[in-house]
Amino acid sequence: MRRDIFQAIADPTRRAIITLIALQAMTPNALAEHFDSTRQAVSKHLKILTECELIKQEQKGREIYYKLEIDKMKEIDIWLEQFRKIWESRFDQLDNLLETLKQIKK
Amino acid sequence: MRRDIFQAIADPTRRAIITLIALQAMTPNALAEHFDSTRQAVSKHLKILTECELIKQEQKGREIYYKLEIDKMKEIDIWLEQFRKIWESRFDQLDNLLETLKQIKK
DNA sequence: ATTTTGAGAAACCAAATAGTTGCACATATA
DNA sequence: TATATGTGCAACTATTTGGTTTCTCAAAAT
Repeated sequence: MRRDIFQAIADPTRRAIITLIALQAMTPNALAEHFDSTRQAVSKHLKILTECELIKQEQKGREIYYKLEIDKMKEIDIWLEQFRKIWESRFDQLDNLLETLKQIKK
Repeated sequence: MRRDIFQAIADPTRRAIITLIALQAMTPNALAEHFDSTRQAVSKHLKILTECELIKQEQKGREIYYKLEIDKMKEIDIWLEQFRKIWESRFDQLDNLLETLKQIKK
């Protein structure tokens, strides 16, 4: 079973969960209130997110608070880095072009 | 059928395709040589990537070159923005802490 | 002590996914 | 013209996914 961060964020419900708990740790029941599906379905998503270490549990009595492991999100950023280089260089090229046009106008 | 950029990059083969054509436009046959699966399987991935406008076709005779639409990749960056804010503020906090410790030492 | 509440696990199901093979069609090449 | 090549599409298959319902268990509340 593939279980990486890219597969984890592929599902819109899981992305919403991530956004919600980024603001504050939440219990499965509290999370489920934000969605149409059952608490068990949310629990499954939480399991997947836990398996790729995007979130961590924090037991408080019989409640379990899930919190985001923000550092794990950086992995996406790292993968994006190679493309950011490309679009930034394109931007530089555009910048140079504009600069050249300005020179010509003078 | 869900068809967004997050679902597109969930598959490791598709991520590899994206990385390959980021460097230079390629034909399905040329791409398929980099993978274990058939040309048709690669073609299916290209279809999915095309459907969410991550790549564009360029017909050259009977060959079709696929090239990356780098701007579309920025959508991931935009989504990441909200979390980048968090990890950067955490970094600032750590920075402040280190600064405070330095002051105490003096 | 009994009942309610919060949560995970198992069994099941429909739909989506990623792959295959076989086919059709257009464009080069002999 | 006949053949080879590059490609997309359709049909089929096994596996994965996302959801459900039911069950169990532990902690809180009555």
